Amino acid sequence: MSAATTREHIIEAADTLFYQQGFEYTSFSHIAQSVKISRGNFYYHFKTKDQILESVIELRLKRTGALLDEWERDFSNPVDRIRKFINILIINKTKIKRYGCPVGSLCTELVKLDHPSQKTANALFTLFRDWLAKQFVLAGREADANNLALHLLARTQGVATLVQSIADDGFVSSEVEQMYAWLADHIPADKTATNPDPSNRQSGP
Amino acid sequence: MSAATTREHIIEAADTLFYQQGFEYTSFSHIAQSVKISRGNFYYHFKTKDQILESVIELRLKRTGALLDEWERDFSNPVDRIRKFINILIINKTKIKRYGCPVGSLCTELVKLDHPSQKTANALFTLFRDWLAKQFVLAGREADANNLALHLLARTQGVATLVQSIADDGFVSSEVEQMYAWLADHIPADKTATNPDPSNRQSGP
DNA sequence: GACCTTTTAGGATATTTGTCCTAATTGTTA
DNA sequence: TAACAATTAGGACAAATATCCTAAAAGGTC
Repeated sequence: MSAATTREHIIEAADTLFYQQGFEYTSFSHIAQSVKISRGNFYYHFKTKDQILESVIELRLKRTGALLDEWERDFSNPVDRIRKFINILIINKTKIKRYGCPVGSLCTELVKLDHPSQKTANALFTLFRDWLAKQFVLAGREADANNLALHLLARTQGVATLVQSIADDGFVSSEVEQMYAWLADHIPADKTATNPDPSNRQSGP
Repeated sequence: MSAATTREHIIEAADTLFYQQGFEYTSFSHIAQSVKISRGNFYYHFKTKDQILESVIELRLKRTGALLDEWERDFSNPVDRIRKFINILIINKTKIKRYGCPVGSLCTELVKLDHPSQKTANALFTLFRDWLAKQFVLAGREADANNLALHLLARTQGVATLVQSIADDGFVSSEVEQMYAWLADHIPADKTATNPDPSNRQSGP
């Protein structure tokens, strides 16, 4: 197997394990076992655990960026784009319930560990915030676009946290609806979506 | 030193370390070093790490309950009580910024570790939720008191998560103000607070 | 003061961790 | 095919972990 492929497999496995078990708890052996390679081989590709984390964050940044680009292509209306963002809570409900938000839980853990990669991980949040802010600007909220973006980000984070512990599916749906309503309330009437509900786009009949 | 005292010291230190560093990362030695006792002595009081966690959660449950009781005594108006809850974000801003919400971050971690104490830890959330729901009932929102409680809990959790990573003090203040406004919007006019702002109660002139 | 229980210290143990090394095995190129 | 570089396996290593044991110290009781 080529070096690049093995490396990618390692990063992929680490990405999953870091999400499901957390960074601190996941060991070299866990990852090596998951990829089915020896620890020695593992060390050939990554000298330290922190190097894997960096690569995982890099991968997530790349994928998140691609996802946001896709949404921009799929929807011309900024309100529809924002709705698509909110809808992640519905799409990924099952995973979020088990493992939380991949961004939020990683950032929280790295802060507690006072880990050097904190800042890089925070860029995952920044990516979403800046993208959302951009959409709010397009929707005619230049003045407070950044605050609106942060507000929305915080609400999704809160829902993700609670659904892990005490809330249920009904809570998620209810909160998502409230965010849609909030969104409609905060966008000038002439900018409001005319496109169909993005939440029904991907699901077949 | 009496056994009870040493035990309490251990729980106290574990409480702090679990909050600041997380449960998984904190080791027996960390705690023993913090209390300045030997590992052997430590083992006399707690056979396993999980036992300490249980005691820590128990302590937190007790303290949280006492805090909520205190707020009920201090304020006769349910709206004032809820405002007091929201105001935790301001009071504990510095700590939350460094270590997140003690409830949320612990629950999130235990879910990832698939730890047996998950349910007990979740009771910390339930305590807040039920107390908030009770206040909403008193404020005349019998029908959806539970949903309102969850909603508010989620919003505080979201703010706590974001302020750790990318948001700033201004964001916290702004969100708190929005929660106050949301609260006023959702309570029948005749129930609205007449008491002074609880956020200014404790701070001197 | 003698006796007994409670509490503490410090070391022993097996396991796991991250890290590193060397030798074997691949794959590629001449 | 021969020679070389890239990749892999497997073990060695020190450090740290949770756990356990034993003996000393402290505390209280008669």
